[in-house]
Order: sequence, then C-alpha cells, then structure tokens
Amino acid sequence: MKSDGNKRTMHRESIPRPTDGELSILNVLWQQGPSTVREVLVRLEPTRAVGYTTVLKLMQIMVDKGLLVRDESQRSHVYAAAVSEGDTQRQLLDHLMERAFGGSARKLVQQALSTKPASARELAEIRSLLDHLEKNAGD
Amino acid sequence: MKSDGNKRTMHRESIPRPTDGELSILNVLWQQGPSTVREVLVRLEPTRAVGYTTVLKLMQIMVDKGLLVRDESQRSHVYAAAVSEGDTQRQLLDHLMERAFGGSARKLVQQALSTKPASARELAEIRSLLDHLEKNAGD
DNA sequence: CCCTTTCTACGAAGATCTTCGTTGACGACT
DNA sequence: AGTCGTCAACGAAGATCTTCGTAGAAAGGG
Repeated sequence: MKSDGNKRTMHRESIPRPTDGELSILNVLWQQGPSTVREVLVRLEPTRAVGYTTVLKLMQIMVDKGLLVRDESQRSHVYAAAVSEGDTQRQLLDHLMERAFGGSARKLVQQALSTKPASARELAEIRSLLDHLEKNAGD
Repeated sequence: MKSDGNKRTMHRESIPRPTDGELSILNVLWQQGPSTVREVLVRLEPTRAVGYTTVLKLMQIMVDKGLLVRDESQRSHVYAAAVSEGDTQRQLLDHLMERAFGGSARKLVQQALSTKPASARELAEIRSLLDHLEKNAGD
C-alpha cells in the first residue's frame, strides 16, 4: 500500500456548484482544453495575483469534488474539466433564479436585459430564440 | 461610555453581495416589509430548519454590512431591508454574468430561456421588452 | 415584588474557501 | 554522480459563513 489512499471509487451523486475561484480555473480549461497546473497559472496570473501552489491545491480539491479529472501518466499531471460549460452555467443560473428571482425565468431575463443592454444584433438573436421557443411552448 | 461601542458612523462604500442565507432573510423583508427577528423566523421556519439566535445573529451581521437597517425604538427591534430587490438582483446577476458567461448578457439570457421554458405569456412579455429595448439600442 | 417569558448581546465552534510555506521526489544537465 | 529547477503532496493559517449556547436586560402577570 505504498501511495494509493485514493478515493477513486467514491460515488458522487451530484457535483457541487463551483466557487468563484474554481470557476476561474474551469474557464481556462474550457477555453484551452486539458492543461497542467502551470499552464493554467500563466493564464490566470495576468488577472489574478495567485501563487503556483494555490492553483495546484485548488485543482486537487476540484478533482476530489468531481469538477476535474486528472491524467497522471506524465510527471506534470494534466487536468481537464469534468463538467461542461453549459451544464455549469445552467446549474449556477438555476440556483440564482431560485434564490433571488423566486424561480421566475422571466424576471431574471428582464433584469439581465435591462441591466446590460445588448446590441441590436444580440437582441435579434434573442428574438430568434424566442421564436423557436414559442413553437414548442405548451402552457 | 457605558455600552456604546457602535460602528454607526462607519462608511461603507459598497454593500457586499448577500450570501444565500442572507438572501433568504432579504426575501422575507422585501415581501412583508420591516419585521422583527421573530416575524422573519416564522416565515423561514417552514422551509429552513433554523433557530432564533441564528437568524438574530445573521440579521445583526447584515446591519453591520449595510444590508439592513434597524429601528431600536421598540424593545423588539424592527429590521428593514437597506437594499432594494432590484439592485440586489442586478448585482448578483452582473456577478454571475462576469464569472460564468464572459460578460455576455445574450449567452446568459439564452441559457436562462432554454433551461426553464417560460409560458407563452411570459415569452410575449419578454418580446415586448425586446421591442422597447430595440428602440433605444445604440450600439 | 418575584417569576416567567422574550428579547438582545456575546462568544465560540464547525464548515468551507483561499492562500501559501515546506518537504521530498523526479528529471535534466553537466 | 552531483546540482539545480520543477513538480505534487501535505499541512496550516486566515477569512468568511453558519450555527447555536449562554448570559443578562426588559416587560408583564400574579
């Protein structure tokens, strides 16, 4: 039993919402694909003042949580996102919708649109999505 | 100087984002107006298992943070929200938009609409908002 | 007046998040 | 083989969030 006290077989019913720090790492991995700790660090450094071991520790914790997967076949381990960007966005948005908007997508969308006015082109894209949704809208 | 070590004169440039626990208290105060700790508690209890002193402590901290104001003229202090629901929604939404949607309102709105399909009536309301926005869309 | 109830204040504990110092292992270069 | 730089692992510290026990003040009834 030299060095293996792993939790590899641990079942995770649901993956927790990422914190802000974790999200900044996920953003890098979503953008540039599987990366080493250092590769993530150099992308983070311009914006956030953060040390190497800090990022390492965070990413190790994220593996435990099921947010990342790790390839240990190289000396520099390679980490990849284990959750998709879309799923994560949905999860965070659902949470906020429940807690701050009483579960109403309409209120949330209205707030989002009036806060940060999109360009005419973006408005058109949203309108097109609306068209598509209206076709399938039951209730 | 018997008992007054207050921070009443403390200046707060910016009010912090409320946590989830704080938000549940704000929701009560927004719905039913200024309330005592107990009044908030009875509204919270059905959904959250939480003790009286827990809610009290949270609300005291929220006063310190500037999220609530307190009227101490009665024996049972009366608390009121010091931030508006709309401002808070905007603040939380902006934060999420930056961290998880690269600052794009369009992506956020699209995710919100496709996640939780609204009713035809709600879609119409959003469309109407779009009409209004399009008139003022500069960029 | 004393007793009971209700309230505020205080402090502490446990959980989570973020940060980083230190240590030992590994590889490359000489 | 010895030295130097890079890496993962570990632990600890500080910050914040949440929870609640306890103590003491305030009010009202008998």
